[in-house]
Amino acid sequence: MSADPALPQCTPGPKAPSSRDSSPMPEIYGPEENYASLQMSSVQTPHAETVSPLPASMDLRIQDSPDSSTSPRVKVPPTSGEERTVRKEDTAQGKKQKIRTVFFQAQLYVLNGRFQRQKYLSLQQMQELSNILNLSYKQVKTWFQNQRMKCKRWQKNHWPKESKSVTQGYLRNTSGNLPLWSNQTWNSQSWSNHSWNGQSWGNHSWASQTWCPQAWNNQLQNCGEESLQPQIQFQQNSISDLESILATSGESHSVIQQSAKYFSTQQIMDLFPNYSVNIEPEDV
DNA sequence: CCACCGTTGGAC
DNA sequence: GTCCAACGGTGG
Repeated sequence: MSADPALPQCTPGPKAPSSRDSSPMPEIYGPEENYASLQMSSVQTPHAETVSPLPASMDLRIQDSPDSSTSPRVKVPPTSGEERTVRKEDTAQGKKQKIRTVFFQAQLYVLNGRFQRQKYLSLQQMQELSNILNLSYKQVKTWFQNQRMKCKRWQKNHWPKESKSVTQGYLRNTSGNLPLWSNQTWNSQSWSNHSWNGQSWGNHSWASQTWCPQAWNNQLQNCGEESLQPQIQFQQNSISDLESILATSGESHSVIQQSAKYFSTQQIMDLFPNYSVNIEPEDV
């Protein structure tokens, strides 16, 4: 039962980005030229420690190849799709340059949306998502990881110890995408799971839902946190919206088209399996 | 190989 | 000072 009392929305939100938004549109990414080129170099190590600035605009890569997933620590170049990539040239000491990528709001929106539905994505799903968002698999993976941690943390702070048996409220898993085997009782640290080599979703039980059931149902209220600010008002419409987002965020045409392509087709269903949205495969 | 988790370091 | 993507280490 239960829908739960007042489940908080995972949102600490001490700081709201408010009027910042992502702004501008980076005129990045080159046309297919780069695309192709980069595609070729799939996994290339940024030996660029001293390499030229290689504008972030240069890398438009679609990380659909398992390479990234297969590769251990793929020093994947920042890839594209981000608002800005900061490349700090580090000395040739062998120190890695830390690159901080700021995702587009649109990207965050999609990521958050997905996260709300699924805490864990399969390798393939991640790849698909990364494709659409024009991020690397690694980035998507990292984002999800960070998000999980964030939520977990938030939850820890806001949830007493009752979580001992939070069997979670249920979202609406109408589709079979969400692991319904959630029988595990979350024990404060039971999230563990392992080996799901792209297929064994086994334990990700709570993967589909956990703390912010209701809030999530609400749509993308803000479990994911900030990214789902009120700025983006379109709650749920059709693909057009998604498209818009991406466009607004400053995605390149190719990307938009790509996204549109994906979103407009069944892919969207694939990507947003349980989206309560009325997605009609016709709007394009 | 993966996820988890603490840390780092850049952006705000 | 905070936020957060990305790193690095650890354990399975």
